Amino acid sequence: MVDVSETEGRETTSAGVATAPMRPVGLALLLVQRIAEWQPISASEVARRLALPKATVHRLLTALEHFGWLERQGGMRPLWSLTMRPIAIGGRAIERKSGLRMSALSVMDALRHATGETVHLGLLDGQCIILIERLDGFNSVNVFLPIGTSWDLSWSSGGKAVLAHLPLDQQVAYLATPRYRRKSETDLVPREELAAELVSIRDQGFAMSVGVPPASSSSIGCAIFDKSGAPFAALSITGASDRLDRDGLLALSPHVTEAARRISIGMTMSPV
Amino acid sequence: MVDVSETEGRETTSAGVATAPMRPVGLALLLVQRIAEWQPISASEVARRLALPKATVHRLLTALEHFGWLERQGGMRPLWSLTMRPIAIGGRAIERKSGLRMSALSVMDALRHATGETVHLGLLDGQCIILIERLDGFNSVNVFLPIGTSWDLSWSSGGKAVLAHLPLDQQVAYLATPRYRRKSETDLVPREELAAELVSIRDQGFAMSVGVPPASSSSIGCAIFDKSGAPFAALSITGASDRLDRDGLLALSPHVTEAARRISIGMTMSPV
DNA sequence: TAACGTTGTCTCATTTGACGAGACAATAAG
DNA sequence: CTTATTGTCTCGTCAAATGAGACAACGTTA
Repeated sequence: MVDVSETEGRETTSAGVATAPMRPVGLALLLVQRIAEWQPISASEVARRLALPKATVHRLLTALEHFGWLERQGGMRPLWSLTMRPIAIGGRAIERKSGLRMSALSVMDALRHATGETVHLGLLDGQCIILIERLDGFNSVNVFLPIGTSWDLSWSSGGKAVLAHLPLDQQVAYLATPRYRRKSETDLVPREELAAELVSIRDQGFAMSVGVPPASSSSIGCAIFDKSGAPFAALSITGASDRLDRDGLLALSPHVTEAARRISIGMTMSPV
Repeated sequence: MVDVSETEGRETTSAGVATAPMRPVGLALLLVQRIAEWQPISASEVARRLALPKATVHRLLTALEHFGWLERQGGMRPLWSLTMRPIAIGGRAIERKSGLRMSALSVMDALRHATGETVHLGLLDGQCIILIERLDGFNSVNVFLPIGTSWDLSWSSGGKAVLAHLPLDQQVAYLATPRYRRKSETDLVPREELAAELVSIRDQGFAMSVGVPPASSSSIGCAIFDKSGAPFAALSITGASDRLDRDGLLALSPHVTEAARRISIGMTMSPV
């Protein structure tokens, strides 16, 4: 009996698989998740990394193939990878999840034309923010964040803006959980420093990040609020940091603030 | 015993759930898929639509909630919807699925600057093409296709370009399967007409669509080939049809053709 | 107010099917 | 050739999914 308790350093807690009920379902979902990161990968390798019996993994893989979520490439030593199904589901889900994307698009496009820079829209998800829409600016950029990218809250201006407007107990909870280091770069800011920054962000209504790797970009972001007044999304403007220094970002602050306010109002008026 | 054979008019075949092996897994995945479309929805309503026992659905829903794929909003009469997990998985999957997106981005951006219009990158998936990347043009548009959008092959210029370069047996298979009408618009083109168009597309190397609803837009697209010479993706340029008539599209054809060729070459050189 | 329909949740006896060790042939590596 | 590793399959054991039904809480209608 394997208990995949998942103490690995993931960004999203993976809610104990392999606990009593519906174990095969949990294992199948875990496989989908991991193969999304490991693909293409062989069956034995999956079994080894998850410390599961070969037979169990093989049975699950063929089942997932049969259901159209996984596919194998290569003949006798097949490598497994995801099909497009999760992507299609994710896209459709965003659409129906909240009126947010649709109601935000016009405002985002106006913001894009007013500033010429790339506009990002992210959704709060636990202690991360997930990019759900992106309108590209007019300058060539060497890095385009893909839709679905997930960032720790303190790692983007928009995330910090949301965090700063969260209820205090949630801020405390966030600061209490140990943060993971960033992919390849400088360490995280000390707790006290971040806490102080959150206070000022809350006061001025927007957050900034300058010279963030990779391909040092800078951004300024604001929180978006639902009808109950809780922050649940973020709007931000991003550009290369050699073009957008601190003063450049500050000059954009009225635009972002106003745009985020309009989206929040739109959310308040819409029927949900 | 319920056999959800799914003869409903879906665009993606849903590969018989509820056949012998791993039934709970299949049901769980089916639930995820349907709730992505129906959210927010009550448990009883799900049971009714799928013709499944209330108890079974309830058990699966709570399990999926426990695994972090579903969440309920509302207290005593909860409504169910997806979490962000499928979206995050989809985003990560695109990244690792093939070098396509990464190697295409620079070419796409160049194409965007050369033409000023929106550039789309789609991936072949069965008889559909799924949008995996989009670089926005410089004009304001009233409709932005969300990443993950799935189109029938004959419904976009890029899709037609891919279809035209597919092996003949697959083209025949495509033409043989009954097509579903489009969401709200004009009926599909007759088989013969489409077959004739495919021949000319194959000759000239690109496909066009003019005045496609919604918000009549026009596009021109080319197929992208993998190292074995099989078409597996599409590159297209899209704009409002009042700005891009047939002549305007034709003027863009050298750009798209060249860009698609470069991406194909890049795919050939990359290690996969 | 009262009767009714619907909801989410839970229990339980039945029996289906997941489990995982092991065997096997085929391939890749040394 | 030898050796390790791969994907695939079988099978006895037993854990757990199943689905009908009961139940209370809630919303609706008379």
